[in-house]
Amino acid sequence: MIQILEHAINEICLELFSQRVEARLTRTNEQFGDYSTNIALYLAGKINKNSIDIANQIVAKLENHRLLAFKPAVAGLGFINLHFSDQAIWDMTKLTVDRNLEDKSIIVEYLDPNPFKEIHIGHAYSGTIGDAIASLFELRGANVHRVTYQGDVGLHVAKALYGILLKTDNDVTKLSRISNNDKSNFLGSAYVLGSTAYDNDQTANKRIVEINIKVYDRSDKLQNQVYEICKAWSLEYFDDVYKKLGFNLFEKNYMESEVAEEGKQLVLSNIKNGIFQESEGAVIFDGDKFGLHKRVFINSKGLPTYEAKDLGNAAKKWRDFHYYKSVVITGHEQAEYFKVMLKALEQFEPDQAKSTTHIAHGMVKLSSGKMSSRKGNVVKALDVLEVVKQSAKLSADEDADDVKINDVSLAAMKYAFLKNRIGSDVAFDINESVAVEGNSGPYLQYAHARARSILAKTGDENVESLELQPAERSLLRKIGEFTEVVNNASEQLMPHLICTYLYELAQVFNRFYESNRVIGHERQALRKKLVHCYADVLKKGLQVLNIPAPERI
RNA sequence: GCGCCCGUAGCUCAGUGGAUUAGAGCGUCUGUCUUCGGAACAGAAGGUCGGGGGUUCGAAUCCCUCCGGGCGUACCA
Repeated sequence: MIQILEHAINEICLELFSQRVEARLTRTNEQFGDYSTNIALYLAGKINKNSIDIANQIVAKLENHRLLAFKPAVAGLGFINLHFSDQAIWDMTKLTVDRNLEDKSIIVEYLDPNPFKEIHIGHAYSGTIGDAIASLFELRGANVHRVTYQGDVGLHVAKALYGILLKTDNDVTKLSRISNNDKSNFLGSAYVLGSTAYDNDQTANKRIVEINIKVYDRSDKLQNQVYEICKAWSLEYFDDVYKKLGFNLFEKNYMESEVAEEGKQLVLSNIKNGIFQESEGAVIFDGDKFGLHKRVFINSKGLPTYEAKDLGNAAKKWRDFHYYKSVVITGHEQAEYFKVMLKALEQFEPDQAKSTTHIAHGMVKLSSGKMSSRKGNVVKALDVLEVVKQSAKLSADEDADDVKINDVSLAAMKYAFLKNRIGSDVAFDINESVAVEGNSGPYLQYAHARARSILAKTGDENVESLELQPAERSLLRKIGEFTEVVNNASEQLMPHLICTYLYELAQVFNRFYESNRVIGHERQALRKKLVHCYADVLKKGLQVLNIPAPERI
């Protein structure tokens, strides 16, 4: 509908002023109309004429367009405002999201935990936005593959193994005495032990480097046993965390150990042609040539670094999915690294590199009470969820069961992550996030449940006239924005746009509801239809964000 | 030093070329209501949009410069 009108305006501009333009109709303040365009102001500069005259000429041509019940109007310096008919406003609620990615294969990689280490609050953040971005692609018809990439080889593993071997006195059987609940804590503390020793103790440092070599070549039987047992613990623990956080399942878990060798070979085979160079015993990519940094791809011990492994990972993903687009979501500390890696990839696999997008997000900063992050203190995702749950219990009804508490807690946490634009750091304040008022996940859940309960009071009814009163029209106008918002959010990969919209929508509804009776009013049938549209949009919106939207709370 | 990101109300953030008056939540203050689930609604106070310069009919938004913060800057991921 909007595109038709934009096209019509473009045609008019071509006819009247011989100017090829791309007019954009944007939502405007309700006092001015439904949509507006600044095309006349733009043209005024181009053809040196008065913008109001231009606007008037365009409007004269546009006036009889079949979609408009009211006259388009010229306002201010030459804005053209369009007022739609009630029918057009109703029609807008039936629009569907552009499925312009129909059947396209899109691979989304996020969360990327490291076996032998904990899943901390930053992983929960990455997981939440990754899951939402994947859902946005799905809504547009894409064939989405959610994957995660796990660092099961490398120095951090060696550090953890050093700690484990020390804690168990090199006795594998001692591992079997550790209870299920203690496993992740045990691994976490072993890693801290190894990591500290690596930095402060030269003997330990040498030993860890040796362990790392054996992680790759698997030449040590005892070490292999410990590795397999503890890696399996880690993977079980990860699955448990994903489930508790309500994430969609990963279709595939890529392992660094599976791609390390291929990555290394890719680098080695591209030395002769000059893409990679040997330098000080290592193999590097000279990013300086492209305004980036030099980075080591194979270290002087002959082991592939994260860089080389990621090249192998890219190759494997390409083979597995022949993706149309590959999206990788990580913290922004890897932004520069990613540019170098992609530039290197572009030298020998330009198609892969060009269809890969890196999204960099900020860090999570906890800012209240006991959970505030201290230096070197890893804040575990499940611990945060637990605190949120305790807090949610306090503000819930006495009869609220665990399922409801869980739904509310997940909504609180995920919404707090999603409502900000991706990129800068996120201040996560537990008290604020679990607050039942204001711009929060629970507020939206409540708004949804409340609307459903209104609808449940009476049966279905036929609506005789769709003519709208002003307050009804305002509400329906807002409901009709949904599709547009989702299109924008998915094109720009910005889930926060949906959060902002849903919150505004709920506010508009609450204002309407405060002064307009639904049940028992003479316009009950029509108003119930409005409530129904509203509740459906809230539900769809929350679903895209992977936030539960229960019928009752 | 160089590169990337950021700086908007006391706090946390939207707004990234357009609308007389820059928006929202929290917090503070004042109201509404014998509730269609009040987790609501109405209102007030609170801003040199980090500073300065430029481009434009129009700048929080684009460009330059300075200040402040974060991240990165070869064998971690």
